[in-house]
Amino acid sequence: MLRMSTLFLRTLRDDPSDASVASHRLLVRAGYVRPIAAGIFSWLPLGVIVLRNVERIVREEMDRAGFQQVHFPALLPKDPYEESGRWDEYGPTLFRLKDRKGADYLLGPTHEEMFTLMVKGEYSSYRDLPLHIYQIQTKYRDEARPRSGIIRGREFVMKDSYSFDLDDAGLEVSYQKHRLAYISTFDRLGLKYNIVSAMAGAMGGSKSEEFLAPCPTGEDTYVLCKKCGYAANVEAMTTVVKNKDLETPPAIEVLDTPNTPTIETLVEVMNKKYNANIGAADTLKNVLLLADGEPICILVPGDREVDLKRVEANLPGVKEIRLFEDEDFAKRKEFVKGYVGPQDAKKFGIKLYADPRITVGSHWITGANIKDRHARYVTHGRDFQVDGFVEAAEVREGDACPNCETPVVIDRAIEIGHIFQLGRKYAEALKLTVLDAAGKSRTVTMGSYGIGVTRAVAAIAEQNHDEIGLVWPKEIAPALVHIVATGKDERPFEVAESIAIELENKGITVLFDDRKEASPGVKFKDAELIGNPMLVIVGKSLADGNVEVRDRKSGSKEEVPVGSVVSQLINLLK
RNA sequence: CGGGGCGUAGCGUAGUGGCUAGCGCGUCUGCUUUGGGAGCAGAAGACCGUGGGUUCGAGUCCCUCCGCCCCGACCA
Repeated sequence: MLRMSTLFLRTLRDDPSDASVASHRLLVRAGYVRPIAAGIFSWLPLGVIVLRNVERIVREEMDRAGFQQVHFPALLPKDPYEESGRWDEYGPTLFRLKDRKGADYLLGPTHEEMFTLMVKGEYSSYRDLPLHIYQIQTKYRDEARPRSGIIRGREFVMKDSYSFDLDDAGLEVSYQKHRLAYISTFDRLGLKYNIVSAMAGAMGGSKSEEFLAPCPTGEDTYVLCKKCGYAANVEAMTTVVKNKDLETPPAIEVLDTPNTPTIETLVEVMNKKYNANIGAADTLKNVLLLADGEPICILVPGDREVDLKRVEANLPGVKEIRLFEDEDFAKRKEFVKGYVGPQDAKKFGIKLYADPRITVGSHWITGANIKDRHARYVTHGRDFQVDGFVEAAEVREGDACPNCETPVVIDRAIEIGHIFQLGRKYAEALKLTVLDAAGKSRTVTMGSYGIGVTRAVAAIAEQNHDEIGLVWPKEIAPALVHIVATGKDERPFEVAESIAIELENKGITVLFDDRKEASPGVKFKDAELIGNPMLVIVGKSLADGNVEVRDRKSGSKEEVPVGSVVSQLINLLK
C-alpha cells in the first residue's frame, strides 16, 4: 500500500513554465518525473510504478507470443557498429565516448548489431530457426532537437525485438506474429492507435508498419480515411490519378511572360495578358533537386508543393536529396530559375520524375527554359518523357483515398511502435549465416520490431487526461483505488485504513492519503492530479455509515455503505 | 544546424541604471482549522545561469559562453 504521508512525492500547484505538452506538464506537476537536462528525466516513485506497469504488459505479451527476453549492455564497444557501417552512418545522433585507454565506445541507440552477433555466436543451423528474441533497454540518441518532454527524449526505454528466419516466407510469418502481439499489447495499454503503412508498397522495399497513437501534440502526420479505414504515413500515401486533357493539344507555343518567376505571378499574367482563364493547377512546377549529388527534376502540378520526404522515401536507392540552391543554378546556366521546363531535359542531360498527376497525354503551361518566357501545350509523351513516376506532391486533407476515393483527413499522432521486415542488411554485414537442409550456407533474414516504452507512458498520458489531471487506464495507474480520509477525528482514518487493507488483500492496489495535516481540498486536488481510476472518500457521510466512491474518468459519484464498498469496487474495476 | 523566446529561492513570478532584490505557492515553528489547493503570527531559503565589459554605481545596458523551451531542418 502506498501512503501519501510517506510517499516521496511533491506535487506542484503551478504548471512548470517550460513544459508545453500535456503529458510533460502533468507528469511533472503530479510528481511522476523531474527534468534533468534536455530530453533527460528522472523518474520518481509514482513514475517508476507507471513505467514498470507498461514494461510488465509489454513483457507479458512478448512472452505470451513465445518470444524470449535477453539483455544487452547500454554501453557498447565500437567494433560491431564499425562493421555494420553505422559508426559512420549514424552521425552526430550517436552518443560516443572513450574509455581510459582511449578506446571508442557508444551508448546504444538501437541494438541490431548485438542481436545479430549474439545469434551468430550461438546458432548455425536452419533447424534453429525461426527465432524471436527481445530486450527492454535504455537507449541513447543525441537528438538534434529533443522535444515534447517524455515523447522524444535523448534517453528513453525501448522494447526492441528481432526475428530470424531462413527465407522471406518465414519472415512474413514472424512479422505477422509480431503484429498480433503488438495489437494485444497496445490494446492492454489502453491506447487508441492506428496501424499505418510506412512505406510505399508499389516502389518495392521492405514491408513496414507504424503503430500511431493519435493526439494533437504528436509529431507524426498521417492520412486517414474515415470511411474505409485506410491509414498511411504521408510518405506512403498513393495518389488516385484522374486523366485530364483527352483531346490532342496544339503544338508548343512560347509566350512572353515577363517577371513571372513564381506560379502565382505566372497565372496572373496568363490570365490578364493572354485571357487564358487558368489556375495554378494548370501549370507545371519543375523543381530541381540534387539526389546524391546528381541533378534531377521533379514535376508536380503548380498548385502543389514538392514534399521532399515523400520524394526521398519513394526514390529507390537515393540516400540524400536537397533543393537546388543559387550556387547550383550558377553552375548550371541552362537551368533558368523560375522558368524551368521539362521539354529540354534530354538536351540538358537531366532525369525527370513526375508526380502521378502528370499523366501521359496531359499538357501544361510551364517554363520555356528562357528568362521571362513560358510555354503552353507542353505535352507529356509528345514534348517530354519522364524517367519515372514518383509520389512527389504534398498530400492534402481532402485528397482521394486510394482504396475508396473518399476525401481523407490528415491527423497527428505519436509513433508508439514500428514493425518492419529488415531483411538481410545486418545479417550480411555481420555475416550471420546458417546451413540449410542441403548443407549450403544461407544468410538469415531478419525482422525488427520496436515499442517505445517511455514514449508509451507519455502517449497514454496525452490520450488520458483532462484539465485537472491525469486519468490512467486501470493496468497503468500507480494504484487502482485512491483513498482519501478527511476530518479531524481518528475514525475516518481507521475506516479508510481497514478498507485499504481489505482491498489490498483482494489484490486491488491502493494509494491511501493518510495525511492528517493536509486539508480536504488539497487531498482532492492531488487525487485528481495523480489520476488513479477510482477515488474513495471517507469523511462526512461516515455518520450515515457511507463513503463516497468516485470514478475519475466519468466524474460520477455514489454514496456506498462502508460494508459493501470493497465488493462494489471489485465489481467496478472488473 | 537556421529562426524565435527565456534564464531572479524547490515551483510560479515582480523588479524607469540608484537604499538591505519584492511577492504568491511550497518548506520550518507555534496556535487555530478539516468536504475543494484554509487562517493568524513568526522563520529559513537567492553567487539574479557564466565570464568579461561600460559606469561613481549593473538583476537592469553591451559582448562571450552555457543552459532551457518553441518553430523548422533532422530523426531504426
